[in-house]
Amino acid sequence: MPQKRIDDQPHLSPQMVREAQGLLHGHLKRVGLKQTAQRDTILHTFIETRDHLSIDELHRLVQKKDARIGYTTVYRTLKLLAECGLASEVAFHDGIARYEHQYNRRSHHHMVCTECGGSVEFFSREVDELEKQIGRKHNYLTTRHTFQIYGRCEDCRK
Amino acid sequence: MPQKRIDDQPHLSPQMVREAQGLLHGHLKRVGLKQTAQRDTILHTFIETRDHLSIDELHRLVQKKDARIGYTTVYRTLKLLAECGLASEVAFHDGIARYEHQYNRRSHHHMVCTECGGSVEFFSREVDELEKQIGRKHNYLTTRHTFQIYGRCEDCRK
DNA sequence: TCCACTTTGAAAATGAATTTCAATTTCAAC
DNA sequence: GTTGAAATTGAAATTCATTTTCAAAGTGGA
Repeated sequence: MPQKRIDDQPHLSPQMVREAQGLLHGHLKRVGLKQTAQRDTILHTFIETRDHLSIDELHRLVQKKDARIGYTTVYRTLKLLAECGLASEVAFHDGIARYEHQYNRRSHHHMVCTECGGSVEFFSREVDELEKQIGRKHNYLTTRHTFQIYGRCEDCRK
Repeated sequence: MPQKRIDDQPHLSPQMVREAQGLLHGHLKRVGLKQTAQRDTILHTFIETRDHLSIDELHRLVQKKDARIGYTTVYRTLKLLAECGLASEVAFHDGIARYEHQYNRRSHHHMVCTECGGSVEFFSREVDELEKQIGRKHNYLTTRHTFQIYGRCEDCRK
């Protein structure tokens, strides 16, 4: 089920799309991989979307543009996008891995409705600072954190 | 791999164990289920342990006490323990569900080493308050949250 | 003791994630 | 532009933790 989302950045301009594509192409070159039409199609489909997409959902969207692109390629390309920082996995804890694009996005967290699966994004500097602070305290070199709130949204409580 | 852990409560006294067992038995009665030796063995094994156990790990420990207890029963009993608040799932994001016991425990969070799988617990009142605050703001009735920090521990960086 | 209902656990099923492999495509070198 | 080594593709197979099935055994109230 596609996820609702409140976002600080409603629109991606054409040059931002181009820039993202440049980032992917640079990454491919760097690690000795090749540009392909499939990878470009998947990237475009992905960054055009503001939702938290599962592999399967992204695959469906991609197929509208090119029906011959398979699930496996979407799966592998999503890993590539994560590698070059264009995507990141969000664990909504419903047994399905979801990805969101990360290009030019503020650090944010999610509150998820356990009934309808909808989600709200929120921003909290405190949480970001807590990561560093706790890391220092226990001598960890921290790389990332996850913070999710679960509950029931207004509509589902009616 | 069993997880290292820093804890605010190093020891569970015999009467606390009995109390936990009473909690389980009460829950069973309430929902019309039966007491069994297997369930008691699993509960005891679980609360004696201070680690974040996967089903498989707990199953191994349980088998030392009674080799005839199967994986399925451990799996189902763990769900029961979660239902009556004695256990809760912690998602360390490594593809395996882990459980920790929740009886008489302070609210806490985890920092996980992505290399050795070890973890450190920490306490943060701010995070707990943030849950309520964000919930109010977006009209969610919040029930819980997850907060995990990922990084590399001191030993693994050497 | 009886008996309806629950539990048990081995095995099968599920389902998302990942890998395999033969056919196809890319791209750097010529 | 041609070539060919290396990468890519995608359908199918595999993996693996989790969950369900089902027949046999156990539980506990009457």
